[in-house]
Amino acid sequence: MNLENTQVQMRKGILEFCILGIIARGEIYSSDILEELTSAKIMVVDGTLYPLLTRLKNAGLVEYRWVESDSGPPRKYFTITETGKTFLEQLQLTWDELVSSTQQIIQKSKLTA
Amino acid sequence: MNLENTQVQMRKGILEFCILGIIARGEIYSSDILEELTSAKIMVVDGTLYPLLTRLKNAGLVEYRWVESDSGPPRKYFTITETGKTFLEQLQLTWDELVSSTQQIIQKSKLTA
DNA sequence: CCAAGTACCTTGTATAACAAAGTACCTTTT
DNA sequence: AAAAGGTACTTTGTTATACAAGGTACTTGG
Repeated sequence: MNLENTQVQMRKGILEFCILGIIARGEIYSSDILEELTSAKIMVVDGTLYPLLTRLKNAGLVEYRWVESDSGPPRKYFTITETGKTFLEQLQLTWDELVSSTQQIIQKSKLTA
Repeated sequence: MNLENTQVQMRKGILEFCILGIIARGEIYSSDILEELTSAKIMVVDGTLYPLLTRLKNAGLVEYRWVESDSGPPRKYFTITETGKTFLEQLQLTWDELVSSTQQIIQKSKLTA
């Protein structure tokens, strides 16, 4: 049990939430999703992202269409479905509760300056 | 991929953080830890808690001593170590960053009333 | 035609939580 | 003191996810 591993574990499980959230903002393809996640300091490799997107698609939470690219192979552009929106809302509730729970448990003695 | 499973996945990885946080507040034993978690709406079964406590102990983050009980078998009372305190502080930082990241990604359009 | 770059996909491994069953100890009841 | 019940702790098998690493396929440029 080292810190890095625990940090990885912490991140697990919110990826689905974050990625669904990103797609909910508008049509987007994998590389740009990766960029969004990276800029939010949530590191993911493509070998993680692609299977996750496939899962979301198979669950009917997102859809995609092929779009030709000016510089390279075609891309899968994803959009969220109505089912996906409902799902995301519930994930948001779960997440908020979880954040609230940890705040309840972890009593912060320091005030933010 | 159903909601319940995703919710379970979300909770994974923060258990260690929460449990270490609970122990950091003072000496406590398993059943009372379970109660604390339950009251914070973080459901865990004992089959999950005990191995986790063993992991924390083997990592030197917590210690325990046996304490006789008035009504039943002896209990393992846990306390946090100095190493554990340092570890917890870093987990807190990671968690805060994660919460901040999700807020950055998930744009809440609704104002809290 | 071949090299390089981009996009997507697959396989094997590690970790953690859960369900369910089990062991051991202590108290109460008979 | 033997049986029954409750509490505390433990173990085993299953499932799910992320990662590392490697692979396939398409496009462009030399």
